Amino acid sequence: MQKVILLEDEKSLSEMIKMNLELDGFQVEVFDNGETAMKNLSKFTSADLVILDVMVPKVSGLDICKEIRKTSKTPILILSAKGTTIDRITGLKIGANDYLAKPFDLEELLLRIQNLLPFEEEKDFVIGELTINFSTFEIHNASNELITTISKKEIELLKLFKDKQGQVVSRNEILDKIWPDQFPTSRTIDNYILSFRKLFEKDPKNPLYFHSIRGVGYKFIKP
Amino acid sequence: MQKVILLEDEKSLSEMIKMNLELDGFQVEVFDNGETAMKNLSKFTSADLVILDVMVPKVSGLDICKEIRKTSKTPILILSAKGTTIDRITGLKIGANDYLAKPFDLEELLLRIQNLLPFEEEKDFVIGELTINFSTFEIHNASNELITTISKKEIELLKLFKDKQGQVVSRNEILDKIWPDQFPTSRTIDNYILSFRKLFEKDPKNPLYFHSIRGVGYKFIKP
DNA sequence: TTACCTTTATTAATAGTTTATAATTTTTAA
DNA sequence: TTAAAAATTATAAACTATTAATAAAGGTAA
Repeated sequence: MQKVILLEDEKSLSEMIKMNLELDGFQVEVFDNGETAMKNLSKFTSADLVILDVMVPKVSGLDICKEIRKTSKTPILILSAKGTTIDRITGLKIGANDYLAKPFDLEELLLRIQNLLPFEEEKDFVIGELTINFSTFEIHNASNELITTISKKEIELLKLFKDKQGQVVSRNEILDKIWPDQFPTSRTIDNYILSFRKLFEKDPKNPLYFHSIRGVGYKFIKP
Repeated sequence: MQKVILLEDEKSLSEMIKMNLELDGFQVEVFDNGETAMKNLSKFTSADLVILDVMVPKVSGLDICKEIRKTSKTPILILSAKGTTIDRITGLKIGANDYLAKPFDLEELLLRIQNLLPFEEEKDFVIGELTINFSTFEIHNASNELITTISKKEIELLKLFKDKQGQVVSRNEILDKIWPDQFPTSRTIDNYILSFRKLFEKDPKNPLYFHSIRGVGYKFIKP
């Protein structure tokens, strides 16, 4: 599920946005001031989309935007009552991907959000001889025989690796995305990798698909 | 080079945009009416970015937009004098990625264009025959074969040398930047240089890339 | 219960650092 | 000017610390 983080202090507005995004199948988390936002920066940097109101208490949305951009490319949409050109440009300059002036039309917001989100395809995921079906939780071989089923957490992790194919995914990013509210040890990740390698790798000691990048995380590739 | 196609009938405006984009390193082609645009649709669908004015002679920019979207996901920015919400939504609904109302600030247009363009990845670092990919931790040769992988600290050091290309980097600076919290001996640096020379230099005894500046530090150059 | 998830404990791997010695360059002093 | 001494860098081997792989045990919710 794609995750949206919203920074907005007007409760009526934030709740309306949250509700509508949830109806569209997003997971939404709201922060209502810049200070707690700053404290939870990792949630912002690992989100699939960030929506920032400029005028929020304590720390400005623009400052949050700058902070996010130091480490993350996640799409950022800025909301503001200040709809003048100067502000739009400020927002875009510090790394926002879009800017919408208040008051705005909800439909326009939702459309702009759709544009900012990375494409989500729900095709089956093929690793070597095996095909993972994300909706049935089943794994089949080339002859379409059922090999095994797979658990929820395994699916989530495999989806993450699918989305980030060819890229290194840090352990922190994995923990943030797969366990947003829990904080299991890094060994937990190892164990999932272990089972993936047992399942997908011909020679688990010399993995072709699931590579570990020491000190950073893992990288999934199709060789 | 990235290619931008512009549909705009006001010559003064199209020339200004063209000039500015060319200054930013884009290749720009302008069409001034919807009919010739429709005839050259493949140029639009294969561009890196399309900018469409809604009100152009013969065929509307919105119709062109719809046509492009039938076969291509190329980013589309719509320009229009009709800046009302209804029109914005129409534009976004038929598949445009962004909408800018006329009159607009040139700087804002250029920033929005930057946002729409597919991310230009952090460029690889090429040393002689070898290419270092900082995000995958891999080193490939000219035929794109994987030669070796590289560690976190090695990446950091190579990045430093890349940033300071042609300049002498003192041992103190290296220690400060790469080991902000630790204080290893200066011999540690030598060892990294040693491995870099083994990897990148044809004749490690007579280095072309990694030069030591006695009493100061090292200098990386591309000869 | 059973399947799933997480922790714990142990072992293995390797990245990173130090140490020791050799080679080179610079400085000193006769 | 030149030989010896001092300083710095090159190199490889040895060592240490960190991280990952693995399996088994423990916990938890359906």
